[in-house]
Amino acid sequence: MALSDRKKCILRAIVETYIATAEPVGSKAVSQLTGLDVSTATIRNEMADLTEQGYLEQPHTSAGRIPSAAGYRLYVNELMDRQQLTLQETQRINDALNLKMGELDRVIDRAGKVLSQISDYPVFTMAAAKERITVKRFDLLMVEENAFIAVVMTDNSVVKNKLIRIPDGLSDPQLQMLSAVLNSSFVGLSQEEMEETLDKMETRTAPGAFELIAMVVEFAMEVLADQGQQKFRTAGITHLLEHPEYRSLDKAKPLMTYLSEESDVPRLPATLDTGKNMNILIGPENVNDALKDTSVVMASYDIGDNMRGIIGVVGPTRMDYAKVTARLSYFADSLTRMFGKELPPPEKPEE
Amino acid sequence: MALSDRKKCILRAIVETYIATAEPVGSKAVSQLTGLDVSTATIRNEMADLTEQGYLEQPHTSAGRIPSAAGYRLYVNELMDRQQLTLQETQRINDALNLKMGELDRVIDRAGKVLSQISDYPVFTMAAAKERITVKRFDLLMVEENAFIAVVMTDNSVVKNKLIRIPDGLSDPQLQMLSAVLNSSFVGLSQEEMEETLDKMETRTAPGAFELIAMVVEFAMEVLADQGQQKFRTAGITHLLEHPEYRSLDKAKPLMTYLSEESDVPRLPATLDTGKNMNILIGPENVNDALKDTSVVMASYDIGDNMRGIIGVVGPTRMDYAKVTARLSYFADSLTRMFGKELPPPEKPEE
DNA sequence: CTTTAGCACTCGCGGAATATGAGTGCTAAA
DNA sequence: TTTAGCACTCATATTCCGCGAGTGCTAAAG
Repeated sequence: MALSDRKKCILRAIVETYIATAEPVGSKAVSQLTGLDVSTATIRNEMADLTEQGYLEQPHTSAGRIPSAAGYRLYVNELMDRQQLTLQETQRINDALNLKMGELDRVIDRAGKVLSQISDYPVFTMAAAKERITVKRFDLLMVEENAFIAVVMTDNSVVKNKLIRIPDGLSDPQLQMLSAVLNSSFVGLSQEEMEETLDKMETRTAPGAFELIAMVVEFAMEVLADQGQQKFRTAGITHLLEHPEYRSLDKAKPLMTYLSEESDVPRLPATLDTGKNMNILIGPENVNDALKDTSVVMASYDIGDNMRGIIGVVGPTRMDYAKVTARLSYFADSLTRMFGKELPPPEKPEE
Repeated sequence: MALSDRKKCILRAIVETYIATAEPVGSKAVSQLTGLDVSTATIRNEMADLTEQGYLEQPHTSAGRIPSAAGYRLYVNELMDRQQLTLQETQRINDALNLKMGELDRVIDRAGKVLSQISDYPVFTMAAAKERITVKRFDLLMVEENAFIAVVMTDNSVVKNKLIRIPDGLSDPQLQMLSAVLNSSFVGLSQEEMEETLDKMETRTAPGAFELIAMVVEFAMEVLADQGQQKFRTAGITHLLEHPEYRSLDKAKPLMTYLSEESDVPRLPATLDTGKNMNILIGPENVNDALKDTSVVMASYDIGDNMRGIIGVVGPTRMDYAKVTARLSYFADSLTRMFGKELPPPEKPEE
């Protein structure tokens, strides 16, 4: 079922001009674009073949052809050639990622925003722990007599804190004590294990002390829960409106709503090929109904050792795959590099 | 220029049915809705008067009337009656605000989302410090030989931390020393003052120690900058698409883009009447071009003593002001109460 | 067997023409 | 001051028609 070179050439021309124009491509246009030295009739024959084989579709009897999902698939797998980023673009990406305040969420957010801007499509991001996370250490800092700060550091190097108010005062030694208990009993435990340990502890600890322990541990559990959760965020959803396929609101609304509901349920990438680190899902290949007519290009990257992030681009099936994949893979690489070591991405282009 | 009761009644009927239907209201409809015992001809006369006085407009000669900006203004000022929230709604709001993890940003985000859901309009939120913020105290926690956590607490009780890596090891006494310097020299300073102090310090401090100080102080300055900044966030922008005035993408796109660009420049509320805590801006009353055809209803609330938040609803001039104001004011009150004391909002309705 | 020219046919799209009807303003009578 | 009557306006929906891009088929040519 291998296609002749000529067929491939024709298919490629059709995909690319359809990506550019969003309008069905006719035999005449193909003949001009390919530079193939054959007449339009020949091309029509080939196109009829391609249609029969399922790579092309006709919207109606008398119009040009548009690529089918299979057509796009063949294109991205074999026909598409890798695009090169311009210097400005790499510069821009590097600048964007080179944020001062190294808060994870913020960097990811920013990354999404920039990718959306340079690709002209909406972008989503997710991040989640690969395995269970545990608390690495607790620190307690006295602030006033009736409040202290609990600092929790997890084994993926995230540090969170919370101001905890206490009705009765607390002496410094008491705080030391509390800290010792926490560090000896709750380090290295998962969220569930913490819950259990806390339960067991309740009966054989003085109520006053237990209450304090519980407050800190509950905070720690929230931190772990929060870290383990898939955080789904989007950027640039309005880019959708720039593409003719979403000019009618009936098409645009469901997708936009889907994307902008930053619900916490894990969503999109039920189907992420874990082997590859770049995935393309074309139209009907998406499981989710809201995405049936759209394509998703996504890449995963590592955040330190224990977390994995996903960043993806959403667009019509007629998406500029070459452009998007080039930008996306650069992004994913930069992010991995950035989170792997605390260094700015290397090979910063000169000038 | 006071309007007769009958005129007011007619105006009110027109505003409300136009809000409900989004279509020009004719004399016949008014006659039925008001229950006024006069003929349509009389109403036509009155409507002609109201048009002349600038409260109504005709899209074209032979169509019903729609309210002008002045008409809406009169309506919200005098004619509109306060709507009551249902028990479910108050419940929902309370639940939403009663979050565990008390991170400011997150609570505000959540609030925006819920308000958007119950009002069916996009919502924006902002928060900024009223006056200058300073650091209240520094804490440093050793993690390993080559890293420590800097904890910065500001005078508006925000606590942030950062993991700082250091090339050469650091002993515990050295850390104590560092902490002492920070707490004695940088507490109570604004961002600019910190910068100055740091500059002065550079010449008369050992380079190694200075570098460490600088790293922590820079982090503190970022925290202050971040706190002082207006953080503009939106939720539920897709609700716009539900309203017929934004059915054409030409209308919807600019506004949506405007709203979804969470740029950090202070934006919307250049015109916030500081006296009142609830503001309504109708169509052309908005300074910003992107908002010329939309109305903004916003309320401000206090976050602790030193910060002020703004939460607002954006919609077409034909917005359901009664509904929105009721929900918004409840929200603003709840938020103030919530941030004022560390208590859940009172008067939680029973079942 | 492949390619090409020729040709009739299909069908979506855009513009003009037309019909519709809600709503108005005016006038004259109550 | 209110009301009934009426001619008039004009945005919207509907229909109709012609255009033209593009197709598939056939038959001849390479």
